[in-house]
Amino acid sequence: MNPRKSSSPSTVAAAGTSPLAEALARVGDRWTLLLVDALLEGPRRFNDLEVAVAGIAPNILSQRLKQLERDGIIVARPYSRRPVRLSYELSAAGRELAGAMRLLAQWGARGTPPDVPLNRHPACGSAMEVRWYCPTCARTVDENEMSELRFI
Amino acid sequence: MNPRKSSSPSTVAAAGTSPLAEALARVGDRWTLLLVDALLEGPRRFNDLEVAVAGIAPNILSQRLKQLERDGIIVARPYSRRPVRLSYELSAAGRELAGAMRLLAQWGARGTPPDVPLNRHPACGSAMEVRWYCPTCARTVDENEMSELRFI
DNA sequence: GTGACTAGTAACTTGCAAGTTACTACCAAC
DNA sequence: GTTGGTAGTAACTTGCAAGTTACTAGTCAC
Repeated sequence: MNPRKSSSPSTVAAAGTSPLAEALARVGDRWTLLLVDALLEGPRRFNDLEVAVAGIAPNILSQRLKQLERDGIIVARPYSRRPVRLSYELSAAGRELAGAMRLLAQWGARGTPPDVPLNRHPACGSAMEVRWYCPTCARTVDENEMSELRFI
Repeated sequence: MNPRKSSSPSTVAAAGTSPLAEALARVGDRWTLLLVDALLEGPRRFNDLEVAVAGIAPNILSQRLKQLERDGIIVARPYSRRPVRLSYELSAAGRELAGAMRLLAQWGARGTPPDVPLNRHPACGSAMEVRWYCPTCARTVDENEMSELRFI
């Protein structure tokens, strides 16, 4: 006798709830971020993406590309008309995802054998890391400095 | 007659492929990041989480918590034995996800009314961004500086 | 005109993640 | 001893995201 009020039927974990939920609703599925990751390296054609994102089905790829375009995350530009052929690249909004993806990838690589593609500083060769940066103060900001006012 | 060699059956977009895919395999589902987000605010009990992550079913919550614990992302510590009652909190690995989630949330909030929690620099109040940082040179490194040798 | 290549689209199917609902176990208070 | 709260577990169901497979459309090369 504790029937636990059922959450509003089919409340998608999405809109309105929080910015995070919002973001996840847009790019939180199985393929989207991998796709964006592949596009980070530059414009790609359909077949390139089929290869770069190993395992994705062509209909799903097509679907995702359309959806990403609707969401303004990528732009499709024709590299040939007559047969219309599109090449896909990130929009500014898409490129803004790069930071989050870098952090996520860095987290995913954490603790694993270090032969993952570390990002090295061309000038000196050492492995780089990701830091918060304040454009106004023109300096990096470390976690403890931030944690003081986590909320509000 | 172009039967397009079928990708290896049920290749999960996961392990090995890339650090990003790795990360997504761990936390890339519908609920996990929302859960981690809720735990960012401190230890939480089962019911707290049921409320904080609106819409999650109790069995799913239970499942995710177990899985996150197996993955070392959270730790469950008893706050009462006899009835064993657990409270869940992030491990170090879990806390390392915070950065990525903040950025993701920031991205999700992009373009929407600015009353969303941007990550601000406590000292000066301006919104922060993420940059590559070279620990050896002790400075940030911008994209164009890196792009020269994007591909080896 | 036929074969090959690229870039998709579309029908049909399937598995599993998630939702729903109900139940238990343990304790405390009254 | 019954009511109620907390913390789950479990059976059963369902929808949809994704997989599979096959097809088309347009062009080029020969």
